Amino acid sequence: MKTNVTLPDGSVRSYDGAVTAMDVAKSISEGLARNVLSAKVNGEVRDASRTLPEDCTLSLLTWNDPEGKATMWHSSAHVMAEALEALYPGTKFGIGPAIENGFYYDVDFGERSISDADFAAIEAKFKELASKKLTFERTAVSKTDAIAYFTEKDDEYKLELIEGLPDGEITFYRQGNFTDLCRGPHIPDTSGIKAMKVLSLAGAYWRGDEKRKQLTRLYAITFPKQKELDEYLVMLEEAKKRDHRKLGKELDLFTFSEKVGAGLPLWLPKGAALRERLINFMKNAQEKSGYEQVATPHIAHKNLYVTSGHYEKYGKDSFQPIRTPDPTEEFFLKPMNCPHHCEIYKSRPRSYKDLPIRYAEFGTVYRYEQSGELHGLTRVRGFTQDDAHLFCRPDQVKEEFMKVIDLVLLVFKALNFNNYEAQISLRDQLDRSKYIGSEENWVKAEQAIIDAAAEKGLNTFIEYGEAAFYGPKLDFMVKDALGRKWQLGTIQVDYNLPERFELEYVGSDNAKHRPVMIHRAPFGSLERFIAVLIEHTAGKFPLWLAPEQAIVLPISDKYVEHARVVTALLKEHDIRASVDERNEKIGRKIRDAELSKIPFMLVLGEKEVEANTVSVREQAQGDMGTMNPLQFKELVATRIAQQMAGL
RNA sequence: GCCUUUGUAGCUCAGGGGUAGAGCACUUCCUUGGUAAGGAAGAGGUCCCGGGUUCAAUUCCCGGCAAAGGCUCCA
Repeated sequence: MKTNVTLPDGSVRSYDGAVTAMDVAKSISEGLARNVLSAKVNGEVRDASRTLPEDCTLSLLTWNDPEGKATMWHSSAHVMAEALEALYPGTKFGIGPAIENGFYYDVDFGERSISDADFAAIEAKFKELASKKLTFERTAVSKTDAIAYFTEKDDEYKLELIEGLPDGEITFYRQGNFTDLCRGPHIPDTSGIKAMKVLSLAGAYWRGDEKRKQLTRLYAITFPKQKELDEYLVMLEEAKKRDHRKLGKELDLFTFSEKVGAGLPLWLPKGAALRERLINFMKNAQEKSGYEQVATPHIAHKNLYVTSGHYEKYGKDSFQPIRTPDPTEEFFLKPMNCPHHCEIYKSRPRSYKDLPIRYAEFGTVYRYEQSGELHGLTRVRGFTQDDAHLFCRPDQVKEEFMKVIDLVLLVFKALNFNNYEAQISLRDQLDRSKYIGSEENWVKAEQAIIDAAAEKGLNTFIEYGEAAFYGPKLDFMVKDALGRKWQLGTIQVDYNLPERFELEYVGSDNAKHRPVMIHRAPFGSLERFIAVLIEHTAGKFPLWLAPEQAIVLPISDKYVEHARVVTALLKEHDIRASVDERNEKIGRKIRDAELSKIPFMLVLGEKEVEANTVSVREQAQGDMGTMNPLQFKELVATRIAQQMAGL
């Protein structure tokens, strides 16, 4: 018997008899073998120690592969469980999966309560266990034996999990003194886990059900090198420093008031200026690509949402009706702009020659988010979308998508989001019953999205079953400066609303046809977008967007008058500038300007007044030397032009 | 919405059954200083809101509201 293994580079290796993925790794290099955490065999991630099928494709997974990391973290969860059992006998275990950054284990400590004071002990025990080079031993067990084992252990959680599993597919993994119900896979042994940190502790309901018992969830993370853990912890600190809620306060961008209400942000002058600038940027870009601005009221008659279907779906769970003196009448705060735009479309008959029609509106919408969900600016109850609805013919979907993609990429470029990918959400491949709209249109639209993304050279991945019931979509995910993922722009095809609102156009055949509607919002919501932007830039906004671009710092009172003249000149040239007129030393003024992240500081004293120059200092960079105010204006213009080059 | 924790000056926070403090910010005065914090004095609080216990509550208890973390949800 021979085992033929196809490696990711396409090469095929043949082995005599049965081999494991680890054997293959060893045959390639000892170094590789040391680093292998698990193996992807014919697309399925498995233990590296399992025997390979006779013919297979094989990827050896290491710390550099997301699946390799997940394997190590999942194994780490088992080791943490062993540590917990050793430290706190009688602990019962729920589930302990790997997550995006590390892993957690949901446990029931019984009467005992654990706090972050106990983390050090858990970490110490964990390291002690991991250093023993424990191996993970996989055994298949019958359902009866599995139940017997956990009945003996008195762990009702594992028993409940076993209940849901088919006999014959149950496996246990054992390392050291700990045996867990687990599908696997696991790393070969624990010697590669060199650093571990318990990150936090939280309550979590068993199986996410609030009616059931609350378990203690311990979040933790492990790394193959202490240095990597240290870097990760530094990154977490940095993320805390960049928290938009903290920076929003420090930079005077926005605030909240209990009197106004939870989830209803108040924009301060600097934050409002930021919003305005983003809005103008988008309006400009949209005008160039054929959009028309429309405006609609903040409330609408109940009938509008009955027609759109939102009333039935969200009516009871959202803000309640607004009453009028007429007891039969009900109005609602608008949760969406699209129904209004549909009515604008319907305001007169449309010809195929009119399409596509693109209505844009920076519409503020209100949704009653659950109180526990509110979070800074990223989850609010009133927010403004850079919304637009495109009404087009089915054959125009692809081109419209391409144009919207251009708009989204323009935003990313202007704001330095250089790392992004796009998710194409299509129908469930098997179950198509939950989708509305004709098969023909779906096929056309799905293909249009795939083609448009490909033609634009987007880095995409397809998710089946992620489409909305009313149409497929394309979502943009950006990675910020700290490597965190955010979903920003979104483009969605909608067959539902045109149907419900009975939208029509007259075709060249003189017959009535139904248009396709596309929802799109490059920013998504301004609130959320600004939150992401604050965290991405750490409050140091691109020059074109900065609420204040320059601050003039007179060395002493004697030069304040001259500083005002210079500032007025800069303002005339559309530079946002002000004077620090405080009776403070220059060092202090510079420090405060640095902390407010104003891009340029213009120091001005006796020498500058005489020569009619300013001494320019760039935020976080330092002294740039002297120049006259007009040269400074050019510097700003050049910098902005560089940023916007090619847009 | 659910669980846990928190709520004291504009901000960050200390304190504690007997009417409240620090640092920064603010005001005034001194200082006129050349690239990340000059000095002094002063002003500033419904201790989140409502109820209860108590001779006395900002402090203890209960209920609300808000925030943080997590769970669930998200047009």
